[in-house]
Amino acid sequence: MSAKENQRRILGLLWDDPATRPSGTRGPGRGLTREQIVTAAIEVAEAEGLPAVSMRRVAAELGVGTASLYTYLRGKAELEALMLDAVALGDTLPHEWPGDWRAKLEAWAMDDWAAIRRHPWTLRLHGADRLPGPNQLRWLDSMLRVFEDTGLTEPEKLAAVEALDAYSRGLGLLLAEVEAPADAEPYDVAGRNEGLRELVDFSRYPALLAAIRAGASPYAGDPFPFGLHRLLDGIEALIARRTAERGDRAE
Amino acid sequence: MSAKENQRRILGLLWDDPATRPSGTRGPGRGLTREQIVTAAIEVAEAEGLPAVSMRRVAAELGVGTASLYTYLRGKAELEALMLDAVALGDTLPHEWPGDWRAKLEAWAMDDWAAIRRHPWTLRLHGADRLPGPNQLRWLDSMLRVFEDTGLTEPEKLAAVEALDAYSRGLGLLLAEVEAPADAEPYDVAGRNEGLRELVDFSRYPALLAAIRAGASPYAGDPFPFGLHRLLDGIEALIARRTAERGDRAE
DNA sequence: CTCAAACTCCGAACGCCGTTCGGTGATAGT
DNA sequence: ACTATCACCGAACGGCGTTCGGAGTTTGAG
Repeated sequence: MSAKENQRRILGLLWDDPATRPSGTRGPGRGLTREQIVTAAIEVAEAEGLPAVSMRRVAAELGVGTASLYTYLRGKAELEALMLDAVALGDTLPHEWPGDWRAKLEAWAMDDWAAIRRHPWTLRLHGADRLPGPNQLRWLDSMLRVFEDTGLTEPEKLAAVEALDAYSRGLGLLLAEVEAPADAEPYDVAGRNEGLRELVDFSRYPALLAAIRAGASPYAGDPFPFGLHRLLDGIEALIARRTAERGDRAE
Repeated sequence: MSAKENQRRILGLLWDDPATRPSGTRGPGRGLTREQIVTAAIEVAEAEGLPAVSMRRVAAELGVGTASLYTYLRGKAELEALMLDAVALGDTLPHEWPGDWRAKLEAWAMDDWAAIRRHPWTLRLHGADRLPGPNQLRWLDSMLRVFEDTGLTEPEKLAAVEALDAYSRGLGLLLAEVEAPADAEPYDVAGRNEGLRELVDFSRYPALLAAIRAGASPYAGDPFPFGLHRLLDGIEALIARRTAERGDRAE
């Protein structure tokens, strides 16, 4: 199958394209829905981590044979695309938070960050080869609405959205014990750092040593708000510049 | 094996702890080095993508039996940790670039971004459960040195480093066809967007529609410099504030 | 010089994985 | 009543990481 056909197929799946469904009505009714399968897969991922999500495991969870899943899905890649779209949305869309653009973005980002820390398995499913589903487009649309009255150009708005998204996901990856189940004991950062201290001659890393002596600990705290505020400050400065330019022209 | 012992073991491996090596001298000499294995694994990843890196494949590449690798490495996780540390460094460390802190960071970030686009497989190997190797600490030390005269507190410096790193890696993941080999044809973003246009009723996404009508295309361009500049602007504003505070106190 | 300890190497196997094939049996339109 | 159509799924294929135990090689001790 060509890459193009593949794209089209997954798109059809995500968007529930009738063309991808069988036409006739004969034969026994289906015992499952795609939604049930996706829900079961997500439950396994939440409870035991992404590596535990196998076709066999999901089928067993639903009480059906493994091969049956392939009458609902073309393969695991499609299951993953559906899982990703299913969790793409928080309870509140970005533009629905109160306040100005900055308050909305900050509120949404903190909410999103909490979700990322709770469901780190989502981070391993992203990539440009995945196709956006309805929920992902809903989110993107909402983000763009937040920037509506800022005076940014459309490409700038998009880039800002992508920057915020990239920052959250990147930090999640940096900090998350991504493969672990949700109920595993938290990763022992202190122990890791202690082990490092025993083995490593830190005098080779003077700036790092100074930071540690000052009480800072790499990858130990939650640096999310810091970076978020820097990013928002930067965006705010650009918006102020655009607004000033407009003012000039208006005069 | 406890998580603690496991940590300690990987640390020893990364840092070449003699305690992890056999003590006696009997038996035949070793035919390989860990470095050779890591190099071979990286070559496979570069040429055919991360999924092609299997223990069997790496062993075959080196002309040895698969099981032999396990006399050099405890398992694949350790191979991955070594691969990651081996590519952790660009040609130029952040603090070695010319100019002030901002010029250094921008130069390094653009260089790092180019490396990420060239070697996207590295993005799938990160996580807090991975332990930093010597090269990763060298990089961290260098980044902290860049912030030396900025007046930021040590935790702020660390958070800034982590924010920049998170942004680059996060955007890399958003844009990269991560699993693909380096020589694969580039992902057809235009075709993807075209396929979407056929299937999706964009009137449900007015802000997105407006952006597309204005010529913006989601995830199609290279938004890296935009977000980088916003982040650096935000950090610069903070540094200016800290400098002003100092000035106040000095008077 | 002898020989056993210590070590490297690795074929074969175990239990996973995603996926495919072909048969079975239920359903529904003719 | 019959048959086309479909859902279901046991069994198998070729991959994976890893382990086990035996064969072969080197070295140091006696």
